[in-house]
Amino acid sequence: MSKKKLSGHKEFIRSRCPIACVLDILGDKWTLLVVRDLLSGKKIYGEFLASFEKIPTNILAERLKRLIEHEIVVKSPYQERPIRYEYVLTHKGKELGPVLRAMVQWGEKHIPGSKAMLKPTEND
Amino acid sequence: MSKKKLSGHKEFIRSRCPIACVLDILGDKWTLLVVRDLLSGKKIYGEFLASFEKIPTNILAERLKRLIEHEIVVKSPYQERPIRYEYVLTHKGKELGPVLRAMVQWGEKHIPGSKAMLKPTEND
DNA sequence: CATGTCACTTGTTAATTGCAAGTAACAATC
DNA sequence: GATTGTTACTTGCAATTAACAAGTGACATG
Repeated sequence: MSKKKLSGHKEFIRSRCPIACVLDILGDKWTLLVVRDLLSGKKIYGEFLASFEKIPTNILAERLKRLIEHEIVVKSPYQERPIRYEYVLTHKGKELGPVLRAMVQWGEKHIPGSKAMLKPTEND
Repeated sequence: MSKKKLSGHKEFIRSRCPIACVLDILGDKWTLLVVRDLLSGKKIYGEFLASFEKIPTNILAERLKRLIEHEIVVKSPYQERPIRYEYVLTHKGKELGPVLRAMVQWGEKHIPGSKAMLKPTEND
């Protein structure tokens, strides 16, 4: 019964450069990790929390909300009593695959201790 | 004559996932915009400051320092008296091109008002 | 020698993050 | 049916980070 802010957390646009626009949505340490998990098939709140990097729960909730606002993710109930929701990528969200894959390639090549876990290819 | 912290601002590693590793270096709203400018041929402090998004000067200085620490950028003097430095991408840095290009593609396709400015291809 | 420019640094305030704890809705166990 | 547990969050608060303004040092120009 209290909705502090229901939207419009970012109405100011830095520029029309697609990179700036993308960073306004995805440019932080956690959001793309959630997208990674979604791409790898994780669907449920607890699954995201359980990932190795241990995302704080409030940040997970906020990021999911943002991804939903931007139509990268949809939330839908997969059971009633007790009501439980699942999160899945939209088409738009799935198309972030190439961005993630480019990052994985760069990381594997240039960051010493890094080893991939993302499945090879999982397109639409 | 005071070096508050000379390095080691992030010795804790979240995970070995390349995406997490990349986000630990580049995961914020500004760093990849600096890389974008470097890829587009900008070299000098003032040029980065002058970009449309108007990065704050202290953040630019810190991000350049970080990119240098991670060997994505090198700083070298291009003139003496008055001494002036230029920043250029290393090979490692240039290889971020595909990541940026994937972002541009996604942004242009999925974010309404976004229009690209990054040059088509500029490989090594 | 006064003013200006470039490349930063410092200080102060505002916003965001991270951690811990709490809550609502049930389910299962005692 | 009271207690404990699970899931999916929300809330509070300290700590980190970002944003804006102003300052600094090394010169160059007039």
